[in-house]
Amino acid sequence: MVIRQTMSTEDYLEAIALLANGGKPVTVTEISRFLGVKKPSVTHALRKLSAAGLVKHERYRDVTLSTEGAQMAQDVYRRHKALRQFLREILNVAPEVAEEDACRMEHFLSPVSLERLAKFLEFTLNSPHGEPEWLKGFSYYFEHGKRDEKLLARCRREDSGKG
Amino acid sequence: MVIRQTMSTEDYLEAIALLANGGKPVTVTEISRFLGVKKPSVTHALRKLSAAGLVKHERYRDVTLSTEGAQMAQDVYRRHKALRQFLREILNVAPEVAEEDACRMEHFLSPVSLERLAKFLEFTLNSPHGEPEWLKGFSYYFEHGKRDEKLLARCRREDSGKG
DNA sequence: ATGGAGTGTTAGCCAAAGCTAACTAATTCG
DNA sequence: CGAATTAGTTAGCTTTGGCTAACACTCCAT
Repeated sequence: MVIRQTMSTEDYLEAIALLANGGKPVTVTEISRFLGVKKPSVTHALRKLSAAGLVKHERYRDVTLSTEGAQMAQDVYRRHKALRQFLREILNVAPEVAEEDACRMEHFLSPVSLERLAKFLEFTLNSPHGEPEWLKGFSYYFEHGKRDEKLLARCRREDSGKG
Repeated sequence: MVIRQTMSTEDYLEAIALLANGGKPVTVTEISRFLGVKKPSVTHALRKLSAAGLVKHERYRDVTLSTEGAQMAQDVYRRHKALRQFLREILNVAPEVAEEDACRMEHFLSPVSLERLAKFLEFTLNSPHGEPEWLKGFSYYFEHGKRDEKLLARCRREDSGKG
């Protein structure tokens, strides 16, 4: 798949939001370090974001998000978190890989799908009796390449009980 | 989120593969129509793909995929299908939305995550007793905003039976 | 208060992927 | 067969987002 070497507006907003959460004022240098991009690229991006009203930035000064900018950043980050959590906690993908995939996919999840994914995670991970059986079943299936006989047996008992 | 107005190499490969499956020879015009891009853009892209050895194309002639090109196209399409199926059949997202989201995300799913997602779908959708209970439970949860009392009650019985 | 280190900006370049306009090749049909 | 239509290409421009080199501003430490 594709290695992205170009940042989008959303990446800048997300980065600024994350850095701002660190408490310290957000600087061009830090954004540059965070995104792995040179400082002129950041300045360039900030001009656009500023023109779009997403960011407040006076020359040589710190950067802050506008209300809309913060909103957008939060939306991106929500998608990021949902995707990462799905990859890690449902699919059991390694944390670093989950993070990378989430970073790249976060820009492309529609609001509808996000809503459903979030609900799905909520439903699954806040299950009232701890990790659901089926999720354990999936771990088994993934590791052994077949379904867990014990669980299957139990299902069969339930099926016959119902019929 | 982002509206992509620029196609990647992978989009062209996938399009060519899909059109080739239609049986008819693949032309610049068709690729152009399929991707919603002007013909010079296709010619341009084909030059690159051809240089990269992913596509066979002589001037004014039809287009075919090379072995590696076909391989890459298949990889993209596999990601596409897995994502679409997850969105549709697990999250119950509307088909058109699922298709669009899959189209945009397909380029960014790592091999590891794809493998796990595919297994997850296999595990869930080939369940030996039809649609799993938990998936029905999630539908209920999504529509009603709370868990299905009947299922919860049954779980409680099982819990006490185990303890 | 000022000079230098470090931070930020500007100017100007490159590459990718689009586009339109204008051209050339291929094909079809009278 | 040859002209007209369709298909494909080329040239050249635009935008976007990088980059480097060089310049400008800040601010701390002397």
